[in-house]
Amino acid sequence: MTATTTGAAPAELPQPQPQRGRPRSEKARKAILEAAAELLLARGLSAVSMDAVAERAGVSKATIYRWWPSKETLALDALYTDWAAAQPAPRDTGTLRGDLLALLRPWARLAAKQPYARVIAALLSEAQTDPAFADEYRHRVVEPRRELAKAVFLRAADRGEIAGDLKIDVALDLIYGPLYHRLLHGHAKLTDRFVQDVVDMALTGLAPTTYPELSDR
Amino acid sequence: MTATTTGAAPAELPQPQPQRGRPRSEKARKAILEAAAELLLARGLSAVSMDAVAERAGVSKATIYRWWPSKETLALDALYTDWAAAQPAPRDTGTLRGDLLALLRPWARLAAKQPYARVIAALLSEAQTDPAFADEYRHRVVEPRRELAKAVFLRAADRGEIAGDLKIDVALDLIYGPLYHRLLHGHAKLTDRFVQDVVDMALTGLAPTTYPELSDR
Amino acid sequence: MTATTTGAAPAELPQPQPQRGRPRSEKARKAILEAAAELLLARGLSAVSMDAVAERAGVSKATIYRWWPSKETLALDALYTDWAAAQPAPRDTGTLRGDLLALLRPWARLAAKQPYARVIAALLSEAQTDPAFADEYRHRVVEPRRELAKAVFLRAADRGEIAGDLKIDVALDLIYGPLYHRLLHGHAKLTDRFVQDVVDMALTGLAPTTYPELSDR
Amino acid sequence: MTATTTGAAPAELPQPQPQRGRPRSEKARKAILEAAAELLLARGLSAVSMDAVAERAGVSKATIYRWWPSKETLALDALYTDWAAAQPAPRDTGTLRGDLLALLRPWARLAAKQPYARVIAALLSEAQTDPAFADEYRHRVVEPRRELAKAVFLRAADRGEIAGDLKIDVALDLIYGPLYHRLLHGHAKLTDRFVQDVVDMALTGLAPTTYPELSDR
DNA sequence: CGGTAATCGAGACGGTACGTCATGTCTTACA
DNA sequence: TGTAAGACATGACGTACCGTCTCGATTACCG
Repeated sequence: MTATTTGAAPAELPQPQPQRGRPRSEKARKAILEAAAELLLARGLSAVSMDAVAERAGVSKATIYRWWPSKETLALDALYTDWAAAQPAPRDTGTLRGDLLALLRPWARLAAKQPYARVIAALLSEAQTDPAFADEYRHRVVEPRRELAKAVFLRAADRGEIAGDLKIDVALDLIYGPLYHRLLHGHAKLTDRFVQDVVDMALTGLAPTTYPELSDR
Repeated sequence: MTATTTGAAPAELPQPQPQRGRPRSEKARKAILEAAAELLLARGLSAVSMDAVAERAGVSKATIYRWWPSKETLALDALYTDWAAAQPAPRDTGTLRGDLLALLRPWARLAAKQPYARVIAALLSEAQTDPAFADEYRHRVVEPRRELAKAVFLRAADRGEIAGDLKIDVALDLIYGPLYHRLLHGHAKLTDRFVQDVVDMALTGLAPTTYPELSDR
Repeated sequence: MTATTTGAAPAELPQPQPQRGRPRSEKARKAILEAAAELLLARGLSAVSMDAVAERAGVSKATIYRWWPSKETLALDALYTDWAAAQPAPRDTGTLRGDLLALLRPWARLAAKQPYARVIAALLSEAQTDPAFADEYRHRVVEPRRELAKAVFLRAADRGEIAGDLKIDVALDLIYGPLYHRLLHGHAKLTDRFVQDVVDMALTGLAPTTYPELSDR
Repeated sequence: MTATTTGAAPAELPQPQPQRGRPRSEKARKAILEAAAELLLARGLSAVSMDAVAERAGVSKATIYRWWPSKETLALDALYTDWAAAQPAPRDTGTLRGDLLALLRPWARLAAKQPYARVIAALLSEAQTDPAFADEYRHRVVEPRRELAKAVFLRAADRGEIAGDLKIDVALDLIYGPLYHRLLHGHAKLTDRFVQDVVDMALTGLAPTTYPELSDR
């Protein structure tokens, strides 16, 4: 297997290739991800230097570069492993409000654990400059999250809780946007109370009686 | 005037001091901010190296360090100068919806001009790690913007468009959050249409008829 | 081979180590020494900045620092290479006087070639402040030279030309001291004539008939 | 008095000039020399930065530069003040050997007080590169010392202790050279014993019986 | 079972930027 | 005119990473 875009575990697809040469060291892969994750959460993305990861993982720099094109990609892998393990599967609570809270509360609690904001901001920043990384970030982080929320809205539409022509793309941003906003700007805490306030305010509207006709749009 | 936190123009406050020593070179100050702004918008924050700014501005590195503690602070100054000049004063349109659109549309148009997203993301990222910079960023960028929007909501409350006990802090995040979300994540464009959709959806609610009692909360 | 005190050629001692990692670039080593020597002789030690050497040698500063702890050590290496190549092996002429002249004349001629005085003075100056460098300087420059002259005196003692209890350490200083004195102070030229005068005056004494008893001491 | 080569006290010559403008501050002059001397002896010439002297003396850099063209010249002034005060006037002991010991022993004792070797080496080094400074150094340090020793030799010639055609220039180097040699190279201590050995060896010769005819030259 | 080939560790390499420091010059206001 | 204060251009310092490279050693498969 030649160098690929990511350093994901090798067993993703059945590989009929002849598999020549020395096989990839699973031990090295794990040590690298672990070292990266530790540095990432402890001291932020800027501390994830290839030299530092290599030393901490007891691995040579060349080995890292063979499997990850940049430290950002590596950090993404390291983060994703952590994050995915910690997020519970969404539940169907029977109401849109319940579903949203079930989805967003665990997310917010996890995100508010200090180190994550730093990492997310750094990755977001990197994505602004490196289009390839941006694609990967969106594909691996943004889209899965949006798909979960989209499913929630589709269920709500089925139940008739929301209009069938509601622009779900906008609704997703209306829900997640405020959470990210607080997370990244830090002007106020990302509490359970805030999550509930956002959901309720988004569901009922800031001035529903003043602009009733807009909801027919 | 001794070194301060930022390299702002010297004439901010009345300074009765006898003004000893050679005065600060206004020419150098401008050249530095200009060079930084150019690099910033053309190639992102990572291109704003002190060496590069110094060379482009025809100035010594020591002069930059004398007035700006870090390249991020410098970038913030450079950005702010640009940004402030481009933003129009908010108008009172007579309705909450009109005021919000008048406020947000120009902001979104400016922000969507490609380079800004990159810069904002980078500054946000830096703010996660450097508390002093975070303070400054919030004080100079976040708070002024929030104050403008807050004034809009207070006018709306006076007019009776919104409930008097509306949590304005949350409402601000509900309005700005989605815009920043698109800006930074880049999963979709930050268009005028989107701004309007966000405003309307936030005003009327996603499911106002399903959860009417929540609005009395 | 890990970083050592000096950047000497790697093949000085038999090294049975398995030779891990990329081997040192002999090309870089030579280029660095050459660049340093050129700068040293052309413009003095103060012109041997690490930046200048790096640029002239087409080498990175880190590579220089990996092998030489300071520019003085580097200069010493560069000088030594030059110097050693130019000094002829001492001959046994059969008399103390002949041996001393054979030893000192070439040394004086080489030293009087302008640039060397400047370099020697600078190295001597550095040695006053940096004990580690002082050790190295004495070990690599001073001692070898003294050993040569010491051998000359021992041969003379064997022949019976000088007293067996002559303090050779003092005699060495009596011979070399005046030469260095002129070289460094520059109050007069370091000519062949002067070398001969010093040798003759040292051998016969300034006032041998006035203080004959002192020579029995 | 306009800027001159050195920062010597202003009262050297009668000054009939109308003495326009603010007179030179004697207080500043002394503070500068004192600060320079302290830094010089405590931490060597390299610690005598103009900034450091200015701060320690409570004086502006411009003032220093007005009166001393370089830190080396300043150091020379500072050193000379110290040194001259500490050196006793030479005595006439009645013999060449006694005169030389009376002259050299105090010199050697003073010089061996650690800091001086460092300073002398640094000044000597500077003199190799800067001809103007070299002139000044020779004029103020080397020549006075040589004149003293020359007087000793002339008295000895009057007494008939030494040959009338002795090359005094060479003799001076034969006497002082070894002392400087040990001082600067540090391969052995500059003790009273060594001074005496040098004087005796120089007077009687290393091998006077082997080369008697040379003394007639 | 020996050959082929990819991987691994170690670490040297040419670069770029960092943030600090000293030099020598300058510009201002005050004495 | 001299001075204190201090800003300025210049340029070197020594360090840290970057991403690439060159080794020798290891570990599979494949013929």
